[in-house]
Amino acid sequence: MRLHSSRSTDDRLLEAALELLGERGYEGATTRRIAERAGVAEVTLFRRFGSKARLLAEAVRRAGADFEEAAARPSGDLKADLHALAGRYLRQWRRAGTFPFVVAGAAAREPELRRALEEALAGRLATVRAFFEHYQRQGELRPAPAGSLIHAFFGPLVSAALFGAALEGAPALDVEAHVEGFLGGWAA
Amino acid sequence: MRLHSSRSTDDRLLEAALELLGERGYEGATTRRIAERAGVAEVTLFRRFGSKARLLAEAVRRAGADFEEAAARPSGDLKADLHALAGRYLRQWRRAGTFPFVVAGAAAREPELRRALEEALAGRLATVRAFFEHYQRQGELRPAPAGSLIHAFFGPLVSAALFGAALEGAPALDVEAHVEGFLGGWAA
DNA sequence: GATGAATGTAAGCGCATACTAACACCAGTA
DNA sequence: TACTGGTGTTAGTATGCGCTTACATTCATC
Repeated sequence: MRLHSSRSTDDRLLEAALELLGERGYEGATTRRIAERAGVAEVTLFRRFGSKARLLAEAVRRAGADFEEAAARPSGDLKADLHALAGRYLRQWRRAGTFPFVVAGAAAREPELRRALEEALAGRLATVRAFFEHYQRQGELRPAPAGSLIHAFFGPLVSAALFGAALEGAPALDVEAHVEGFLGGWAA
Repeated sequence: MRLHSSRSTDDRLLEAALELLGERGYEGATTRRIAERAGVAEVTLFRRFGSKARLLAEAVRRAGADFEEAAARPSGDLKADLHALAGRYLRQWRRAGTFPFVVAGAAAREPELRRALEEALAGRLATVRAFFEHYQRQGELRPAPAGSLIHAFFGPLVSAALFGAALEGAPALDVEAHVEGFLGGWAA
C-alpha cells in the first residue's frame, strides 16, 4: 500500500479520521464513516493504509506535528511569551474538543496509537522544556526542575480545557491572572 | 430491574465495569466481559441494570462518590492541607489510570455517561471551591476568583497524572515544590 | 412443602464491524 | 495502441456486539 503517494486522497482520509476520532471515539471512528467523510471508497482506505490502526496512528502523528508548529520560541520578553503561549495552547485544546482524551484513553489498548502519541508528546515536551530552560539561563525564572515549571504553567491550561470540555459550568481560567500567579511563584 | 437490591451482585458488576472501562475503553467494556469478570451471567447484568449505558453511568457515579470522600476539609493549617490534598489527589489519579480520559472521551457521545460525569464533577468542584474560599476568608489566600485558585493548584496535578499515564518519560511533579510555587503565586 | 424472588443456562436475533476478492473504469505514459 | 497505477463498485466473509426469550435452579420465608 501507499505506492505513489497520491497526496490528496491520503490527506482527506487522515483529516476525516482525525475529525471522527474526536467526535466518535476510537471505535466510533469506523472505516466506513471515515471513507464516507473523505469522499472515498472504503476499500481505498485499506489499500492505502493497510488497516484502521495504521491510519489512525498516522493521523495522530500528523495532529502532533500541527501542534508542534505553534510551539514555544522565546522572544526575550517572558511575560509576552507566556501570554501568547497560553492563548495558543488554550485555543488548540478548545478546537481539539475531546480528541486528546479519546486518544489518551485508546492509546492504552492500541499499541500503534500509543507509539504515535508518545512520539508526538515527546517532541512537544522537548520544545517546551527548552523554552523554560532558556529563561532560566537568562535569570528570569528560578532554577527549579523544568518539570515543575512545565506543570505549573501548562497544568492549569490542561485542567481548564479538560473540565471545560467535560462540564458545562466548569470554572473559567483567567489567562491574565494565571500568568501573574505563575510569575509570582516562579520568577527569579 | 433492581427489585430487591442484592448488593453483592450489583457491587461486583459495578466494580468490574469500572475496571474494564479503564482497561479497555467504553466499547471495549463489553457486557460479556463485564459479566464474566463479575462472575455473573450476562443476562443478570441486563436484568439488574437494563442496559450497558445505565450500568456504566452508575459505575461512574459511584467512582465520583469515592473520589468525593477524600475531598478537602480545611483543618486550619493551609500548607499542611495542600500537601495532604495533593498527595491524595495524585494517588487517586494514579490508581485510576486512563479511566478519567476514557470517561471524558466517551461522555461526549454517551448522554447517560455525560450526565453521570457532570454530577460527579459538580460535587467535587463545590467541595474544592469551598475549601479555597475558606482560606480566602481567613485572609491566607488572595481574593482571586476561586476558578483561578482551583486551576492553579489542581491543574499541575492533573497534567502530571495525564502525561504520566500517557507517556513513559513524562516530567515528574515535585509536590513540595508545587505547593511552594502555588503559595508564592497566590498566598495573601 | 409451597411460593416467589434472584440467578443460571442455552440459544439466538439483528446488526455493525474490520477487512477481502473480483472486476470495471479512467487517465497518463510509452 | 497497449499498459499501468489509482480508484470505484459490489458482494461478500467471520466475528463480535447489545439485548431477548424460554426454561431450570437455588434458597429464604411463610
